[in-house]
Amino acid sequence: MSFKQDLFAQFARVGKALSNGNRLEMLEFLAQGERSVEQLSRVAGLTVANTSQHLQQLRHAGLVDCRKEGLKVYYRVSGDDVIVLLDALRVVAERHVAEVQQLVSTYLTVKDNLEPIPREELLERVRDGLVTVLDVRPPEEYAAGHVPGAVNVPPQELEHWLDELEEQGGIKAHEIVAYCRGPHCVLAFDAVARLREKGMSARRLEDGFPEWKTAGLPVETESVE
Amino acid sequence: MSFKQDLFAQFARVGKALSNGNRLEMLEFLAQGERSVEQLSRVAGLTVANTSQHLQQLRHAGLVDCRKEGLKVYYRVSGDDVIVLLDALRVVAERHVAEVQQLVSTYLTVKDNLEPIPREELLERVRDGLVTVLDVRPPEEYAAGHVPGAVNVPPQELEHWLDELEEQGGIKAHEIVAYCRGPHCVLAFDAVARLREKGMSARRLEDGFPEWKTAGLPVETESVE
DNA sequence: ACACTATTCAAGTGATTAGTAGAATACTTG
DNA sequence: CAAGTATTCTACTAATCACTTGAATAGTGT
Repeated sequence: MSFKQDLFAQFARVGKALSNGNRLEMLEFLAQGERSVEQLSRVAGLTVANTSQHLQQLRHAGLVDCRKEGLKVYYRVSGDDVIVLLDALRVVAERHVAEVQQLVSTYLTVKDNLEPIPREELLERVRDGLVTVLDVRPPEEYAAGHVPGAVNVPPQELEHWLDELEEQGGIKAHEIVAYCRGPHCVLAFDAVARLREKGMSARRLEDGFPEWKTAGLPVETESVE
Repeated sequence: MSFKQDLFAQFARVGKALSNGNRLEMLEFLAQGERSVEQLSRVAGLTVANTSQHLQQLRHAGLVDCRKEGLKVYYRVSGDDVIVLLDALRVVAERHVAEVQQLVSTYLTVKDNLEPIPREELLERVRDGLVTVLDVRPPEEYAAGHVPGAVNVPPQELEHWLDELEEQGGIKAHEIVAYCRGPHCVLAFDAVARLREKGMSARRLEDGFPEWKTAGLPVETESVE
């Protein structure tokens, strides 16, 4: 029964694409929107040539598509089912791989206090003007799409933003919700930890922006440059 | 940021476990219930030692658990999230990998005529006694759990079963629904094709038994030996 | 304690993979 | 058309993987 073997070999091709940490990192980055090869190489910390080769493997596995515009080639995930797959992978890894659990818990010493806020709940509160939403991703990602009303404060600008806030008398009574790329992007954790140090009421949004977008919730775009 | 790298490396470990056709075949088999190493090696067509090593990789990735009983070691998937992951993998592979599409369509020349019947619809018709349900998996899998009221007719016994049926006057007016291991197990396809050749009204159940079970639908068990 | 069975472990081989470096391609701009 | 840029292609190396073989472990029945 060679049919069966062939079939599993095709599935394995997709699995193989998921078998490398750098590729997974790229995929999570691509889950947020399309990126050029050069952007991806910078995020993953790889040479451009190497990045290109990884991207071609992802393309071969059908996980990403690309589009050429002028000099640049923009890659993007080929469908929402890829995000579903990434989430399923994450769920299994979290639930079963002991090391992940340990890593997460050692990084987040006060994990329980950092309970994330559900997406729908945040949306309501934003509508009612009860929270300040913080997008801690880099400006270009923010520009490509963000939670409506969110303020873009990348990590390196957080201290500056806090100073400004304090000058203006502070908003300590106000709740702050931070989010970043996804459930395992540490930026939002860091920001929440810092805000709490300052005595502010801060929480993290469950998951991150790609999941927000996939859930069909409203997205605000702002063209940069 | 070594944390990020470590994290993706952990995810990649799960991806790596999914990067081999033989392991995927084993996982799909395990999705139906627990199996001994020897059973698995037979299904995958591998040596016992090789099978054992693959199983250890799956265990390391947290995809399967095992339980020792007497001489034998029984493996099983470590949770329903693994089945969700396998389905997500299948969806992506189907939607994007051109070769899979082609394989499926060349194997099923009359694909459109073989539209599967949804699970809930089958359940209703079974209750009303309108259909005969055929479980074309091997007896041991049938014994471990099957759709209520299903008749176990492994492929090699299909002809015999058809002969008997004809002797008894046939049930040509009756509809027959066949199912097997999953959406890509060919057994049910083969059976349906054969039944149709005989002029019978036959359809395939959507997906297979593991998905039926995961959907929370009733399961009938029968102890063998 | 003995043979017997199911599984795992350990060492070795050939194939595949991730990464590097430099050339080749394709498109834009002057 | 020439110079410049973003990406891909083509070797090449070191590491990893799938698989085989034979030995080791653990449990069963005599």
